[in-house]
Amino acid sequence: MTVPQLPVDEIVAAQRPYRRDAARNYDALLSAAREVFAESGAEAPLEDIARRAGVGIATLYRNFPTRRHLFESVYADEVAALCRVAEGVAALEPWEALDSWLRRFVGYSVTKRAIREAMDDESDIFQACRESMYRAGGPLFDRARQAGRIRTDIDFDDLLRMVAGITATNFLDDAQRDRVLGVALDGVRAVR
Amino acid sequence: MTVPQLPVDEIVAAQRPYRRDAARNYDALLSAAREVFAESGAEAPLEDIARRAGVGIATLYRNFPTRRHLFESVYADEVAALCRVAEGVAALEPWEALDSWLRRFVGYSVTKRAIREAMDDESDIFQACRESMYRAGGPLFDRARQAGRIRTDIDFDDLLRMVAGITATNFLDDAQRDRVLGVALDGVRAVR
DNA sequence: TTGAAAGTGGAGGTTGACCTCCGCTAGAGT
DNA sequence: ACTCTAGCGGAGGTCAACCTCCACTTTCAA
Repeated sequence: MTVPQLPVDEIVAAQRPYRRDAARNYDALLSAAREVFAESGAEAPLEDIARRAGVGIATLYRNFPTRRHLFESVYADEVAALCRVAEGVAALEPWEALDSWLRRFVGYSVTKRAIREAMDDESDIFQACRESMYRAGGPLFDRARQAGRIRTDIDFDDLLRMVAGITATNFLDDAQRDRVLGVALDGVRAVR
Repeated sequence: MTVPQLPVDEIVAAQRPYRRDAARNYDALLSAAREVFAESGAEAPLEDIARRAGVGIATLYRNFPTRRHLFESVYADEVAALCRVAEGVAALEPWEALDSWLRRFVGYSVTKRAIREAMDDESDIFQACRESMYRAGGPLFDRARQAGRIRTDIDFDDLLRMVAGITATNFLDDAQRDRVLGVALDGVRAVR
C-alpha cells in the first residue's frame, strides 16, 4: 500500500509494539476500548476493557500508562480510518465529495462523544489528528470552494466543528440526524 | 408575576423545601452544583458541591438522593431560565425572534455539556423540560414558519437538536461558535 | 415562649476503581 | 533446539468517593 503517511498513522504505528503477542494484545485492547467507551461512556472501568480484550489489567497499563493515553489512541485510530475514507470519495463531484465525507463522521461519533469531554486540544496526539483531518479533508473543501459551492465566509475548521457538534448529538433516530445535518450543510453552500 | 406556569416550573417548585433554612440550602446547593459541574464536569465529587454551598454532605443527599436527581434539578433550572427568555423576544420580527432565542442557548451550554452525557431522554423531568421548550419556543417557530422564513421539511425538534449539538461543541472562541451557528441557521431558512 | 418537628453536619464504614509487583510464559534470534 | 529477554496475568494494597447515622440546632405555630 502506498497510502500517503499522515501524522496519525505515524503515531499509531510508533505505539504498536513489535513482538507478535504484544501487538495482538495491543490491537485487542484498542478495539475493546472503542466498544466499551461507546457502551459505557468515557468513565468506564479500565478493568472492563482489559477483560473484554481477554488480557490482564497489567497489559493494559503497560501499553497505555493512563486513561488519557488509551483515549487518545482510540481516537487517533478512528481519525485515521476517517482520513482513509477521504481518498475513496475523491473521484466524486466537488460538493458531493465533501458532503459524503462529512456524513461519514456519523459512524465515528459514538466514540467521539464519549471521548470528547475528556479531550483537550493541547495534546500532541490531538494536534496530529487535527493536522491529519486538514490534510485529508482540506483538499475536498478547497475544491468545493473553487467550484463555487461553498460560501466564502466560512473556513474548514468552522465546518469540521459544526459537523462534529451535530454528529455528536443524540437524535431520535438516524433519519433525524441526517435530515438535520443536511439542513446545516445547506447553510454551508454558496448563498445566492 | 403572571408568567404562564410551565411544566419545569412546577417541578422545580415542588422540589424546593418549605422551611426557610432548608430552602436557602436548597438554592445554595443548586447554584453550587451548576458552577462545579461547569468547572469540573459531570463526575465532580458531590462533596465539592456541598462544600461550595457551605452545607454538609448529608444535606445534599437529603435534597437530592442521587447524583442524577441533582443533575436533573440543575438542568431543569436552566431550562426554566431559557424559557423565560422566550417571552422577552416575542416582540421581535418572526425570524429575528426565533434566531435570537436560539442564540441564547450558548449561554447555557457549559452546564448542558457536562450534564448531557449522563442524561437519558426517558426521565420524567427530562420530558417536562422538553415539553417546556416546546411551549416556549414552539410558537416562535410556528410564527417564523407562517411568515415563510423556515423551510418546510424541518420541524422544531430537528431545530432544537441541531442548535443543541452546535452550542455544546468546543470552539476556538465565541466568534467562531456564532459564525457556525449562523451558517447552520441559514440552512434552516426557507430555500429559494 | 416554648416544645415538637423538621432540618443539619460531618465522622467514619463501605465500596470499587486504580495500579504495582513479581513469579511465570512465549516469542525472536542464533 | 535453546536461550534469553520482552511481555504476561492477576492478587492485593491504596485511595478517594459515596452515603448513613445520630446527636445537635433551627424553625414555626400555638
